[in-house]
Amino acid sequence: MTERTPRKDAVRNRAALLAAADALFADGGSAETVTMADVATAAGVGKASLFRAFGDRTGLIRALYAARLEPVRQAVESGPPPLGPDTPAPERVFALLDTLLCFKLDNRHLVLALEGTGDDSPYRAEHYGHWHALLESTLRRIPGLPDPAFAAHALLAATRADLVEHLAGHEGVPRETLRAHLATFTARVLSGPVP
Amino acid sequence: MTERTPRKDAVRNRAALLAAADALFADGGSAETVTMADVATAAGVGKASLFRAFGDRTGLIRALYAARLEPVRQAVESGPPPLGPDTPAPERVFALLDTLLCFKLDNRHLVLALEGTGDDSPYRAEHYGHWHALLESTLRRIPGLPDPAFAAHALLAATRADLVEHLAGHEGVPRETLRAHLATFTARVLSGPVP
DNA sequence: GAACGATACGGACCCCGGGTCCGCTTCGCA
DNA sequence: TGCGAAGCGGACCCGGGGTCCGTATCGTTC
Repeated sequence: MTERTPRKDAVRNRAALLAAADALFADGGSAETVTMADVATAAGVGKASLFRAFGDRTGLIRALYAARLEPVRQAVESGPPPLGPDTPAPERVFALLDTLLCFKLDNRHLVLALEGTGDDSPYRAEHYGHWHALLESTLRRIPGLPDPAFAAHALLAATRADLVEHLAGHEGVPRETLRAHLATFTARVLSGPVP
Repeated sequence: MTERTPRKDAVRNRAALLAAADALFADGGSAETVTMADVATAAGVGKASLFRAFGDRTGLIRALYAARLEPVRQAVESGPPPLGPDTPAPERVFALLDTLLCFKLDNRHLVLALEGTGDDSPYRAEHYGHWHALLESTLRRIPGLPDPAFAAHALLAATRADLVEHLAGHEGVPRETLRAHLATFTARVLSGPVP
């Protein structure tokens, strides 16, 4: 392996940077007003250390994102129903989308920052491929549902971070209302057309 | 009025800038590699003239966008069925979404540039509000369809420019396939659940 | 615990792109 | 043909992402 145990000041700095970045993204309201120099300063660290630890801005945001997403990922991969693998297809579709919606509601600033990185479309990110593959394979188990790949894209699009932000943040739609709307919409898609 | 007839070199430059920007956005493949200085140079004009004519980058892209969208807007507002106002609700929903999809397919570079402006979410743009209001009011005429406002958002999300770009550009889904998938998906949403 | 290579630090620095300023040119009206 | 004013253009500014290199720290070895 080319692995090399990092020095302990490095891991300490990395943790401080993650914490500072998290706080700044959460506080500042809208993202993109937080600069890399801000993060480094808030963590009491030089800019170079920030870039050494995370590569670039996208790397930093991805690291934050991954840390927040980790429990969700575990619950989906090996947790109990209705999120885990041992769930009937329709219930799992609802659970997946609801979980994703709640995650985005709880981490709006982060997800917005990640999707708004600008350099590449969010569809290139590996985590999108992950969610899409999972949702598509689940949809495929539902009899009579055509084009599961497209349906997965379309349903995921309904939970896009900026749409969620617009509805919850700007229009003030309450959390439970939003969840109910998404569930109702999903139900429409899952149940076939009237004969 | 505070209107003042602009000098003719001004209108000539404005046209040259629009043409140059259009060509550059179309050629360059991916957006964001086109800089404002590029546009000015390609039009044989100074940077200041570019900013004087359009205010800022977003203004330029919006001007291009509005020009391209104008015929579509007219067809929707006062054209014949199935796009115009004299269309039964379900058919019009299909026509609206299909038109929007085709528009985004034909103007991928532009719409990507507009949505990727980064400074504000695409949901703040006035044209989004326009499309949403129209689609929502049409959906409202369909009996038994709950949450027309949310459904309108979700259906519009399925035609997001970066999703379209991902499917058509990156995954190579043919145009007609994409249109068919969107229509099928829409049909699922419009028709009620099986009793 | 002293010495030394490797690893990490940090802030000065570079680059690039959006946006502005100001001396000069051109228009268009009389 | 002359003279304001509208318009021009490129040099300039600024802010933010990303890098360089001399210096400090780690941790391992004797």
